[in-house]
Amino acid sequence: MTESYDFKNLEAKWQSLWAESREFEVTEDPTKPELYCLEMLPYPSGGGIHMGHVRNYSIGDVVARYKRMSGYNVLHPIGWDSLGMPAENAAIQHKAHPARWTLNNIKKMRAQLKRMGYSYAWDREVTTCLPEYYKWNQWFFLKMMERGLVYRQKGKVNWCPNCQTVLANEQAEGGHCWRCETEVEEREQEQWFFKITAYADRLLEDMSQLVPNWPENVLTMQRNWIGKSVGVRIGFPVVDSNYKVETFTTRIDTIYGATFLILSSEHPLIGKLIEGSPEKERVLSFIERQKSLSYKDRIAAAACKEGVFTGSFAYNPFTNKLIPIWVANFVLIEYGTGAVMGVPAHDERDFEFALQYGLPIKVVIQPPGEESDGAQLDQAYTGEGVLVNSGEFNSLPSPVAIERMTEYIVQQGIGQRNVDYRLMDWGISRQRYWGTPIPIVYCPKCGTVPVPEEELPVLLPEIKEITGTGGSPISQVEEFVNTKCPKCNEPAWRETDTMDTFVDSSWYHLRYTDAKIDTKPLNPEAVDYWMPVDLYIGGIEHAVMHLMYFRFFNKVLKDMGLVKVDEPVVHLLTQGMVIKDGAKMSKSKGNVVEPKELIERYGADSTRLFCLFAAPPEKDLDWNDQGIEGCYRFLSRLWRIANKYIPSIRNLEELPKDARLSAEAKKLRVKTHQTIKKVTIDIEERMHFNTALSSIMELVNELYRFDLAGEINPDSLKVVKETIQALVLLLSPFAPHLCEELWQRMGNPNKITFASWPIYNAELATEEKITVVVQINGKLRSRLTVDSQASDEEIKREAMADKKVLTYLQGKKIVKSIYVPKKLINIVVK
RNA sequence: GCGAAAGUGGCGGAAUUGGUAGACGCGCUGGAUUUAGGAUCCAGUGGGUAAUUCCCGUGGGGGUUCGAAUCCCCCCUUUCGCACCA
Repeated sequence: MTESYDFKNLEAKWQSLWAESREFEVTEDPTKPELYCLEMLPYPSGGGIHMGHVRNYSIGDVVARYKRMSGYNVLHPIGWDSLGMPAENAAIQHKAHPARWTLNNIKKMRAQLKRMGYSYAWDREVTTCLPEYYKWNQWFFLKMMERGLVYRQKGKVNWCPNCQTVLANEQAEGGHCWRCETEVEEREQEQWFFKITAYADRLLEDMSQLVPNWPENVLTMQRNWIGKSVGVRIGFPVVDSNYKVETFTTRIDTIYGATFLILSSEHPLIGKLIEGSPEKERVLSFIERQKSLSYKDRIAAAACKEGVFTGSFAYNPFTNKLIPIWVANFVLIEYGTGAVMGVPAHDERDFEFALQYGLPIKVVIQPPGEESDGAQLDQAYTGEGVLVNSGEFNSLPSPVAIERMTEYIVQQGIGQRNVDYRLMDWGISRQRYWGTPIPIVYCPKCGTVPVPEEELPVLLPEIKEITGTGGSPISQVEEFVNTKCPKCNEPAWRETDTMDTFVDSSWYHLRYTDAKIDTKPLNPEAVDYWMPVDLYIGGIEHAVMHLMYFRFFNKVLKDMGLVKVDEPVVHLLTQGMVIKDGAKMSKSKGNVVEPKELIERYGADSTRLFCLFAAPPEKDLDWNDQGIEGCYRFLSRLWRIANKYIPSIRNLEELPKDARLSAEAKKLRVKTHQTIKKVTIDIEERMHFNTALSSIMELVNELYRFDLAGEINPDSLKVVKETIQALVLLLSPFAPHLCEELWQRMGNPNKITFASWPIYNAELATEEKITVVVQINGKLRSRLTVDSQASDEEIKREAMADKKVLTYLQGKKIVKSIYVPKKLINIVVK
């Protein structure tokens, strides 16, 4: 009777041994190649770790363990992104103390991660909600301020007039307050900003360093997010006034086709334009309607283009003709100048708008080799072409016209060259409790005064009750608000906004390199040793915002001399979502799978395995409950056959490379070496763990087939040993507990953590026979089994002599044949 | 709406560079073992067909090619992001 696979005891045993030996702690060792494997740190929510975490961290752990076995000094840290709204919401909803709630969750989740057997350097844990961490957020804020990268300006917030408080977008979904259903208003409020736009060009240009190690789709999204556009600013003089409507365009070559102007509903000029106009009331009510929508809803509503005429006209500075000025919902104040010239013939949105309101459409660009006019246009032509109806610029191709017209504008002083970005500065102010206090004091005499460095941290005050109403919670704590001006020592008050939590996650990876240093935020030697991060793994949902802020911080820190690298991350892996029954797991849908239950039932190794086996990392993972059972079965299968052979193979010597073997044993040996090759490539080059695992499964199946043949002689047993050894080593990054146990039972005195990754022998991985397929007119008609050493001529000769092939060739004429060496022959016949 | 992806058997997926579609796993079917059930081991399993036969087949439609899941065009569906969720 063989011993059953008792994952519970086995996993507990190895977890405590790893903890005891501080197995995964590392020091900066200049004699070893270093590798920094980083996963996005979790938010310690009340629900504990979820499948998304398990997937993320299982992927990272495979890489960390694999690299350790490949001789790298591996930094693999974890921490807690522990400031943020959920803690505050818990406090509002069930009066949980945010600090206690958060620290409890951390405790729970730490135990869960340990129970998964992840190989973290636990001595480097970072907890962002502790003053020892957020103190340095404040320090960075001050340093950025010194560098002119911080400013205060009015910014929009969602405001609930009933709760008298600012709402997050998710609390204002559908335009109603999450607590009281009151309609949400948009309000302007003074906010702190980081000047990320000052780095727009560098963020854009340095992306070239990220190719090809960042996914192309992430780079594209970032590029589009920055949205650099090169064009001109040009003013349209308003009739009977001194005002000009400033517009920005990248397609100045289309200006002769500008038959109207469109302003955003928040454009400052509107008031003046409609003064005394019969359209005034209609415009005002349109603006009111726009105001009542949140930013997100407004964007959604802009799908249906809507607008009103202001009653005013402007001159088109090129045609000198009068064109009407409109206000419309699809022009945003945030972008460009908040006003655009409407060129319906050559812009889709303008075209749609013009059709809807019967505005003139004038063709000024002709597609190469085509003629078109407004009458027969059924859609806008947005490409480049040759100019027509454009006065002295006629017959110029677009790019030339753009340059000439730009020169003309500059000469005439009616506009300038301009580069515009879609990227906006990073608003970091939050009117919330559970965040980093912004280190600023307002003094009636001295104005806005930064808190001196020596006075950091500005501690988040204790607070009795968070109500979620009445403005920023810490503004109600008098002892906090009332202070003395650091400059003149007179009474002053503190800033009560806290920071966006994206600040915390912008530099935590640097803190991991020395999480204990308390005299400064970072230890330069440690940073230089470990940075850049070699592999960063996290959800695709962070493709733009987090990863943009993360890159921005790195660049600022580089300019401060704190980091040497241009880019923080060499290789990025974005994992897909964990889906069940076709939908994202969520409590409201009731399709949540709890990792806790899986671990209890199947163990950590099986749980890890399924997450890695079910899909490649970048794709969404569709959860199904039976899948994990298959992984559990597979581990049990390996457990049984390994234990069956271990007593008879543990003391065997290594099998020489050129040993003469039976056909069966040879087959197993070839498969073993092929598997080592395949798994190594899959991890190292493709990070496709699902196919790595499937080939490991194939090798186990092969071993069972061999076992069934019942061949027992010393050399065959040595092959079995080679196979089992390879299996245990190859699988150990995926299922570390089971493999540690088998490794030990095979008589290895040291843990598998630092065992050497197996190396395949190319000669032994080569099969003796290969299959070449024969196609007739692209259809598969026959397969040839030939010696792998056979020459191309031999293979071709054999194909032409093949019985099945001959029947297809009868009465036909061979037109040509295509030969793909050692793979395929396609004979084209007529 | 804008930006970015994905779609292959009953299911998750494989096919790495345009060259054997469906590896591996789940499920299902049959067999062995067992007092029985479970577990285990072996075999089969895209659809159609009497067939190891031929035909069809990678969301739908069109195209390029000797050859397309893979490249191009159009359409449909799903997912992610859109700046205060993290």
